[in-house]
Amino acid sequence: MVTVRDVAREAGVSISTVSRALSVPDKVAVETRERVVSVAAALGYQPNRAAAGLRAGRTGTVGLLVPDLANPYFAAVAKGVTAGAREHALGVFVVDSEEKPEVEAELLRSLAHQTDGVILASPRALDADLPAAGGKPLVVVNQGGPLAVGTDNAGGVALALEHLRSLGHQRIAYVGGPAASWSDAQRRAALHAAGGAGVEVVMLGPFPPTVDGGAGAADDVVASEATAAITFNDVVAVGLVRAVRERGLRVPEDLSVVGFDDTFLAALVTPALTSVGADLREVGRRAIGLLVGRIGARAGSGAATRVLLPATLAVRESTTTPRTARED
Amino acid sequence: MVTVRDVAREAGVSISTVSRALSVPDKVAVETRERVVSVAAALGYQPNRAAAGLRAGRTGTVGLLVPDLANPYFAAVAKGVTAGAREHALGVFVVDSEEKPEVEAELLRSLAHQTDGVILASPRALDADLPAAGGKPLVVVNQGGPLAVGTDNAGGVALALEHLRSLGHQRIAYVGGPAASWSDAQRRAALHAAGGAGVEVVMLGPFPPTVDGGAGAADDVVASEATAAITFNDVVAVGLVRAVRERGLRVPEDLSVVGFDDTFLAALVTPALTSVGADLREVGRRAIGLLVGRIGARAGSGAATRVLLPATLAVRESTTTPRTARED
DNA sequence: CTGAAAGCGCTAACAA
DNA sequence: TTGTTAGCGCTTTCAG
Repeated sequence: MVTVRDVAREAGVSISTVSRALSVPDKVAVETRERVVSVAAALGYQPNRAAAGLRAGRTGTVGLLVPDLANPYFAAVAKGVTAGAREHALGVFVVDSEEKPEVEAELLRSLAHQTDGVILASPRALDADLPAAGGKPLVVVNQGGPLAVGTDNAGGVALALEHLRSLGHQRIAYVGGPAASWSDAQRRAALHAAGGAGVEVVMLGPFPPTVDGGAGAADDVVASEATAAITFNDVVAVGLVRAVRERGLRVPEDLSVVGFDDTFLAALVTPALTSVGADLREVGRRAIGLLVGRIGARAGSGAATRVLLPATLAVRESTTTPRTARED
Repeated sequence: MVTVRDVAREAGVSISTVSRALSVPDKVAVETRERVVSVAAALGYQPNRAAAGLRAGRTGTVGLLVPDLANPYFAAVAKGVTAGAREHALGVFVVDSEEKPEVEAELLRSLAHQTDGVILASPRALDADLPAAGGKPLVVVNQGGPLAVGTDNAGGVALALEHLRSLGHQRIAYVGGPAASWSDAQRRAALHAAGGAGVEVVMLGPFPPTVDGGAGAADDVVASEATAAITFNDVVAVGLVRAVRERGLRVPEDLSVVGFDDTFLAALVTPALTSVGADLREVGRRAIGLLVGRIGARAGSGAATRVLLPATLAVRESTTTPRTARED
């Protein structure tokens, strides 16, 4: 292993000069710096992050805690986080809580200890988590917190409603997700607020955020006499479409469906789903940005910072004019 | 921050006893050990991995390098890796090479330096990678190497062929993936070897591993007069199904389609895809197992070890008896 | 079985 | 501008 001592000897300087030349270039004479840098490169020197962190009090790594890495939603966020971290020369420790709230705080505790800060995506037990961070900066994705990144759920709901309204829909069902979901609560609130303004919104659920959950909502949706449904996510939409078709109805002719999240799934199914989404990688990148901004700042300093990313609407095949509005 | 010194003082022992009590329990008197352990717990002591690694020469972390974390295939493998690492009390540094071969070796170099070993999933430039690992244990997923974990592509091909043959198909097209793909090469070899034994196999491609790639293969598939197609992966299968239907053919009645990878996508599309798969999380878990086995062993020691996980076949709606074999 | 002491590789005062 | 030195928190000889 090549260490600062090797580089120092070869370059004819002291180890501190090597350290400075590599991490605080301004404090070293140009000539010296260039020599050190080239020697370091020639020897293939790679600084040891653990040692640097030990001394400097910063580890040069951040933690990322997700409920399920195999979920495309979190996978996309994770990709944004790793990309953002790379730009800041940070390492990323990734941990998966397997959707278990009781595991979450424990993992967070050990993660916080080994890193300069943690990004907590869609926490399942935020109250227990906050103290577990042990004073380290904590950026929360998709939920409230002093440092938070989220997508504009209210804006997304507005986009979906406006799209459906412009097609002529007047009675719209919302197929809600798990009761504990923060996003779901935000969307319900936005839908509630929008109700009456030209559309009636029928709230259904909660339903599990799965294909079966969507299928299980079909009877309620049909009974609601809505001409369009907005679902908690794309997977639920797929289940709803499937079950509704089994009842002899057509999508979108008899029922328009709008999904949420705009995962790649939305474009692949038949009919392709109109879906509300957001740039998930940007969510990850912004989370890193927030974290980097707070790392190094005095602990507890700084005001709460919340980043809200705009929602998008991808219009595909699953929405159209309601039958009642057509001339037939 | 609680350190060994705090625990030592509180427990009335020296710091070395604390260290031993926690990491080499056998070398400490039961009574002493219990006292130390309970004090450590009471104080909320968490060992500093960086410091431990610095001294011991092991970091307690492994690296995971994937081409694309947002790809469900790698997300599943990554989930298995993090789960396996947790069982061994290892941290996981995750890095995404964004499918860029030239970035891969560079990332691997820095990753290898900060970890006890690296798992390299589906390398895009393995030859450049091997030296970059710098002597650290390197487990390769889905490609050859001294330490390798993969799925049984030949077995998967055999399962698909046997399934189609039993349905009565005699002429089968393979919609191949990228020329650089190792899995694709293995499958082609297996198909080639199987050709003539009761079935004719028509090799097509290479095609990009995307929906458009699958759609672009439709004409070739139709022209091949095959009654069934096996595709490089599920996404390609979706594209193929879509394009074939646009040409007025039905799936599976006019063309049976078998996908590869058995991602969750396969069960969600219409028709649900029959697909060859494997337990991807197990791939990740086995990779960790291999790595742990090699870490601590003398560098370069030990024979090459390759783990081959069995392929599975999930039969769904996209395959059926060919028209030519039916009484019509 | 336990303690004292020597560093792992690096950075950050403090001197020069 | 550069060098010397003192550790960061921990593990691991080496004594006792």
